[in-house]
Amino acid sequence: MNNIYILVIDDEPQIRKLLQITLHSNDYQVQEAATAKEGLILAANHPPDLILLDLGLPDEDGNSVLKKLREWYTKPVIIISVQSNEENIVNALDNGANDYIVKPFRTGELLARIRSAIRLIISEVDNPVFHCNDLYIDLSSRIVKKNGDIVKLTVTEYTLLTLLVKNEGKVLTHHYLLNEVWGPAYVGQSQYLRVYIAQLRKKIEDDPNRPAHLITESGVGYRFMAGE
Amino acid sequence: MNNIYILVIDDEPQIRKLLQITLHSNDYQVQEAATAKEGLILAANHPPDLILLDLGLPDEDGNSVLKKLREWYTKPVIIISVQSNEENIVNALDNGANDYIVKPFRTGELLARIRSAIRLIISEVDNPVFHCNDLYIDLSSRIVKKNGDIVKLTVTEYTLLTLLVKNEGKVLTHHYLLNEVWGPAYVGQSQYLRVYIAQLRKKIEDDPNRPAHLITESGVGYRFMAGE
DNA sequence: AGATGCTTTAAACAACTTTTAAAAGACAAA
DNA sequence: TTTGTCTTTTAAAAGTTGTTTAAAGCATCT
Repeated sequence: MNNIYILVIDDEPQIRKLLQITLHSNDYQVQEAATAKEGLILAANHPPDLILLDLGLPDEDGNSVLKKLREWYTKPVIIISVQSNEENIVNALDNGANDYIVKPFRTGELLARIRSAIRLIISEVDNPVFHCNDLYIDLSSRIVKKNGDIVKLTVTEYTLLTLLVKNEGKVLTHHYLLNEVWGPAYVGQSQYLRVYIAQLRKKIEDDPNRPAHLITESGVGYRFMAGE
Repeated sequence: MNNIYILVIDDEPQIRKLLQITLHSNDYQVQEAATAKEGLILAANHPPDLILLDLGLPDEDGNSVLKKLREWYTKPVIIISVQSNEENIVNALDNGANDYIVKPFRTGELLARIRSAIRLIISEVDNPVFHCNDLYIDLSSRIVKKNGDIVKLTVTEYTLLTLLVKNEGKVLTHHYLLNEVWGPAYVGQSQYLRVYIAQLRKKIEDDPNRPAHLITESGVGYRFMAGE
């Protein structure tokens, strides 16, 4: 599950069913709306990462829905419509649609166009920030803070720490860590790990002698714990 | 003239002519390339705001051209191709294309899709003024003040500073900065960066020896910090 | 041509990071 | 308790990257 949430606004139950199944099996979270009204409410309540909008809704013109969405909604909107005439396509795109797909559509192409649209906002979608009591790690800005103060880490220290944090709670073996951080040629050199774990503890642990986050699993590897 | 520059890479002279006339009459600046090689060189020399790329070039596979472009080029690429089978479309989109239009295309739709793609890069320029304790930067009128006094910056210095300021807090890698400021041919030349960072520090830091804004991330790049 | 301002190149030095080695601590098994 | 294994910590050497300065190279304007 990649945590990307797509809202489908379409009045045809078969299309909704098809999209629901297709999108869900591609690890998107999906919500459905059968009318413009319902769609606008759902979008406002829990803004999706992408909207698939049918232009032929029973209660309101699709371009009008699009304009209302664009008053506040900035993420991608892909139009799905039976209308294939140029005027409709140009109108929808100029009203703020990111793409326009004609029904019946090929699901592979639809999925590819969704991926393409999502690439645009990917930095906002997975804003990978880790937070616990005393530690704050922003993976996209490359910032590590301890009790509010920025901690300076070298490239190796940062790589090692983020690997452990991304697998919070799991034990990562010496073998795995050495391979990921230093490369396959170093998988016997556990002393590198020990030196760097010691350095990290000095920088991010309140009491480096009794580490709360960077836990040793003797004979196996290390584990990152968020703490209570 | 809206100053938006589009590069057309297509081997068919009639298509190039058609695009040239259509785009030019819609106030875009246009440059043409008939081969992949020529296109890649033109793109690198003067990065366009958008690229229209034909997949059926005589000297190189279109997807290969696309991949090479995407190693450094971040603005929209729209594919124009006679191939309408799903596999081609999915491949191109997954290789980083923003849109895929099948030949023969309707010019009105093409223009609308170009406008839609360009909206993506226009919206990035919406934060025209940056302000903190001692620094004032007006990105739209190109004015930088330090403690109220206007600082004179050269074009390169200004480009570098604004890039960093627009991404305040984030680490920008050497690779990224060199590519954006000097172009893809310079991505190994870190000494340029060092010289220019030193110059900027002399101009905007209170104490250039202990920089408060332009922070070095050793082995990675530089970061602009607003300060408290 | 000369003056001016900006960019590029080169080089010396400084700062920082990684590697290596070694001493000492912790812990479990005999 | 002793022994051996694994771990922690420190610190110096080796290596890498960053800073700064200044001069050479370019382009532009007068």
